[in-house]
Amino acid sequence: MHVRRPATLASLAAELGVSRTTVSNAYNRPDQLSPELRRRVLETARRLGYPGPDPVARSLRTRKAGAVGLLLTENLSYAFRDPAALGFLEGLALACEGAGQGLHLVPVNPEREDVAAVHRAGVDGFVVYSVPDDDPHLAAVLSRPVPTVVCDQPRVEGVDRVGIDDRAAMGQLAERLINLGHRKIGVVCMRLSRDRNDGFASLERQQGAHFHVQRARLAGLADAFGAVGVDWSEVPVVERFDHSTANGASAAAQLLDAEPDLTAVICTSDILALGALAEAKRRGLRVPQDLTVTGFDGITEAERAGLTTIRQPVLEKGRAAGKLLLGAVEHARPRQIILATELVVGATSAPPRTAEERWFGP
Amino acid sequence: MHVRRPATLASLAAELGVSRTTVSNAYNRPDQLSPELRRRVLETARRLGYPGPDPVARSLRTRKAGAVGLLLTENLSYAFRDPAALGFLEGLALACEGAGQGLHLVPVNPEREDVAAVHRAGVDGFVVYSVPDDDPHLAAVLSRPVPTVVCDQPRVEGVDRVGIDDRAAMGQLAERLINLGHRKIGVVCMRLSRDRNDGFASLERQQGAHFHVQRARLAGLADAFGAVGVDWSEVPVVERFDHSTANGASAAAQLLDAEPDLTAVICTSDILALGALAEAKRRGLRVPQDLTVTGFDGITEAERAGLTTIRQPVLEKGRAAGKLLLGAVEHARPRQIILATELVVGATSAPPRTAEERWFGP
DNA sequence: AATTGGTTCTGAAACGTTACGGTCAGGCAA
DNA sequence: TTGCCTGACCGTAACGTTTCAGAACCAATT
Repeated sequence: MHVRRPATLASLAAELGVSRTTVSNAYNRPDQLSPELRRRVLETARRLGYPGPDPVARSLRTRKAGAVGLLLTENLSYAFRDPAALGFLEGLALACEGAGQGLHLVPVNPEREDVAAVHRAGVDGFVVYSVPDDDPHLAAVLSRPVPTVVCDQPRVEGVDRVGIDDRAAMGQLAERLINLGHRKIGVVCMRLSRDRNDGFASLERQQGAHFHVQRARLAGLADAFGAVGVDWSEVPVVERFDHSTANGASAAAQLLDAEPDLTAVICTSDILALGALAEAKRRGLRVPQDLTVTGFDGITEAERAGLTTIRQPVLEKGRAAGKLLLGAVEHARPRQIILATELVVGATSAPPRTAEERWFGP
Repeated sequence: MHVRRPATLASLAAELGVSRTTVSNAYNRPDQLSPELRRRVLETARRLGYPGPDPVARSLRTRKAGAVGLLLTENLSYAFRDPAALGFLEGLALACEGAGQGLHLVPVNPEREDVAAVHRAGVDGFVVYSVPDDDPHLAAVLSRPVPTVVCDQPRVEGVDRVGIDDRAAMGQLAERLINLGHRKIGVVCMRLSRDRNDGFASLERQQGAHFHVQRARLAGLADAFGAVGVDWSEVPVVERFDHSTANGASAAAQLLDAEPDLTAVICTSDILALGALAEAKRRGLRVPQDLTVTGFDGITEAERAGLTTIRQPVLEKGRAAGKLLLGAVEHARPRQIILATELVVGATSAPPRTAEERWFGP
């Protein structure tokens, strides 16, 4: 028994005594050949076990892969657990689905700096979501001659971008707390750079942060509190590498241990804030009477908890990125879409207690 | 100014006066040429703006796409919201990442029966997750000459498979309720087939269900309750097309409206069960004193709610599917991996109240 | 001087498809 | 008859890469 080589367009054509073009047309342009011949072609295909035109060969010829690459860099458990990332993913997937494009998740080994996967991905474009500015994968993506959209990233010369105004949004939240009377605040933020630092983040580290979003949110706080005379360099900022409520709790604990007289803990994400709430509860601190806690993102769980936060349209962000990439948006290039955010005042913020109240109760 | 055609391996080779092979080697087999020449190649590449070997052409030649296709059929918002699907996705993504393979989400428009996307996907294999037996996309996948793994699907001749024993697991849960004394039960299940039916599901519809998992779970219940003399055809089963807590609540409501003397509502998923719990609360029914509610899956939210349920290793399922596809599992083909489940007895199940208790209180 | 072995590089042949510009026969109107 | 159109099909040339068997060269060994 001989090893049957898999059938190809050419072998089918040979078998039928027609040209390759005709067989190709049978699949791609039914109007270009007689129904009778087409029927014969398809039947012979079935008989020979020809599975239809090879997608890769077609892609090579047509210069279209039919898929969008998504670069996440982050640990995947992060992407699939973090509600904000998930919302983005869903929005992007919806946009792709609507355009009949696949979504190709680029495998990134967070340990090794192996950029090969980026070069190996047969895609028509890339979406890069929230990777550090100095990520070599980002550089690899930019080196490829396909359109790219970055999201929750700083501007890159000549590259389309989707995002929110993190700095202004956080500034708005800060202003709210300032108007309530808060001056002694502590901050919990997500990882600032690729190297792990679970603990206080120096001013230098904050400003040199490689994660644009975190840097911008901290800057927004510095803007607002600086404007009312709070020396930002005195404001304790605790950083956590892994994004989880448990880490939010431990960071809040670290903050409160170091400075027990804080009146507010501002977190750069809702997940962290939910952890901070848990920690406050554990310590018997009433929220908001004894401690104000705020978040960022506006995820469902936060809403349920009544968290004061900034709501951002995560799904819309994903969808916008997809539309931008797939050309559904007409505009001069490079294009930029900055989506609106909204301050959600929940039940976790209130004026700080006066010193008197502190000692003698409300 | 002439339109510069993008540089290729060949044009680079010509520019340098070397063979294409050498340029190829510069990228893929650095040890096959002198460091000096390699340096020159890479530098010239930079100068000419050559972005490195084209992934599609490489795939054509090597017959490797470096990606795994994932067929979900379902509305994507489902996949990204349902915790069980998400766990599967994460496990699969982890397996792919570990093997340096991309994960290609095949775009499926649930409205149209457009199978083209399956044929257009340049992938080395497919994972098919929980699609109806008669889904044309599944047929399209099977027609392609690449390895395939189905998950939460019925056996397909000659195709690898990953899953759990839904029938036995549900039977185990049912037995538990039976031992507690429950005989008057109602069931809430997910969509049984591709056509929408929000309401009671006839016996015929149950048995003809195109979603294997749902069919198996109902069969498990029928097994166990039939064995103790409960006439399954009398057991009300309410079906909901969209998988959400809201639908779980409305289905439970429909059930309780029709048969107020039910002592237990068995749901085929935790999401539905959480909805049923909410509905019970809304009606002032105490759980478990007045009503037993059970779920299936063992998602985090269920655990938090103390739900009695079946825990299944969703992440492991995804990982197993990936490993099977990527050849990390040695075994005769077709292979099958049936993962273990665990009955989790929570606080939502208890013996039914006797008729006396019903009238006079506990 | 001949042999061996290694490194470095090359030429040609795939990989399987689609785009493009045809040809060719037949029908139809002037 | 001529000219023109249309439907049906075809031949060739890419698309950009990797693979494989070897050639050319040089140094070291016999």
